[in-house]
Amino acid sequence: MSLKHGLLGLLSYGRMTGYELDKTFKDSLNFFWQAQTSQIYRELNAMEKLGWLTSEIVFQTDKPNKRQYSITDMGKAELYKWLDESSLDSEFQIRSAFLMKLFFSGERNVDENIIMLENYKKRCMEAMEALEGTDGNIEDYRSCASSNQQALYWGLTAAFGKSYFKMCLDWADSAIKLLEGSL
Amino acid sequence: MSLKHGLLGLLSYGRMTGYELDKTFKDSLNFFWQAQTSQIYRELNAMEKLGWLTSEIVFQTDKPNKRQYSITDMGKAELYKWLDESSLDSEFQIRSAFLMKLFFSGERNVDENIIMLENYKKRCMEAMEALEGTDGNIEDYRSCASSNQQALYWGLTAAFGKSYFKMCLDWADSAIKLLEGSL
DNA sequence: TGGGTCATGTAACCTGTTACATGATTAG
DNA sequence: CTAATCATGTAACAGGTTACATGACCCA
Repeated sequence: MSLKHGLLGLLSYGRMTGYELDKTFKDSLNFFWQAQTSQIYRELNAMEKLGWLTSEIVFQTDKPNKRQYSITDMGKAELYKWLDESSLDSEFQIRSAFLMKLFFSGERNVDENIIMLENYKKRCMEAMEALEGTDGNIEDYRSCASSNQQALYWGLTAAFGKSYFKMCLDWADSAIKLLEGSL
Repeated sequence: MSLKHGLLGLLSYGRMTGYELDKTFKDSLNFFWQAQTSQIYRELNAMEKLGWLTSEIVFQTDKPNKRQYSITDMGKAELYKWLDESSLDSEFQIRSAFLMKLFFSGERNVDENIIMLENYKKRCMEAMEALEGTDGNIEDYRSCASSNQQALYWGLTAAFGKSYFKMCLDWADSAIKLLEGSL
């Protein structure tokens, strides 16, 4: 149940609308968790029913009205409970459709598999660049005195991402060499 | 839709029962894809309805009867179609509840976070050992002449796993150092 | 006048998780 | 006698994906 907790976490920094949460989510948490806009609205609804959030409508004249969510004490308690829980196995597991495909690629000819790995490298490089693009955001955020601590942990997750994609690139290089050698 | 394709892939090596698929899955694909036993039985059912598999009951006297699944031509076509499809974004993405927790750990005190990271390291080491345990399986498999190709790709995924957990350990070490420095 | 941003959702469907149920045989 | 292995599932629920729907305002 991490999407709910991710949203709670963001709302613990301050009240936001679904639209703002969606954007913030995609700007910061997206590389390690993905959520559809529609899913975010659904979860906000569910969490309000659980009493973790309250909402009120903000009227605007130049733009559409919006619904602003605030975390409740119950919501904060739930967030801290989740943070303190010792993690489950499932929180450490990888799921990779790419590796699944590779696993069964013995049937295909080696050239195609090399192309697939080249494509994989390209994606990893793009992901790495996207992560480097958020470095600026983290720095801006850090300069806010109250957010110094948060920025530290944000930075740690970004560092993870960079090491991860670097590792993927190195692995793909050695995999390509191995396959080329098997020709 | 990777579980279906993973099962198709295993069945392309030969007919198997749900029980055998479950075990084979957990011995080989498990580090990059997890599936509950109940889910495997459900998917087998669904795939038979789709015409990708057929099944027949094998009667046994000393053990319970069992239902053996075979891949059909339609199933093979579906498997190859999936292998040839250029991969979607979703096949490259990470999802990590652990990183989500870390992201929001600025609220907690640093000691607790260091403990969390130590625990993370322990899990990574266990996962790495589990992967090294499958090396033997891969070798046994490779010696089967017809499986030489498959073993190569299985080996590549295992190599990914080892690099991954190694990277996680190194990252966690540097994260711990950073946090200790911030005390 | 066409595309981007702001803004919020519903419905249907697919996939994954958890809990439960059953029962025979075999090895220690 | 007790635990493991063999063997197959159902039901309910939670979470994720895809497609669709609406409409105003602003900038080029």
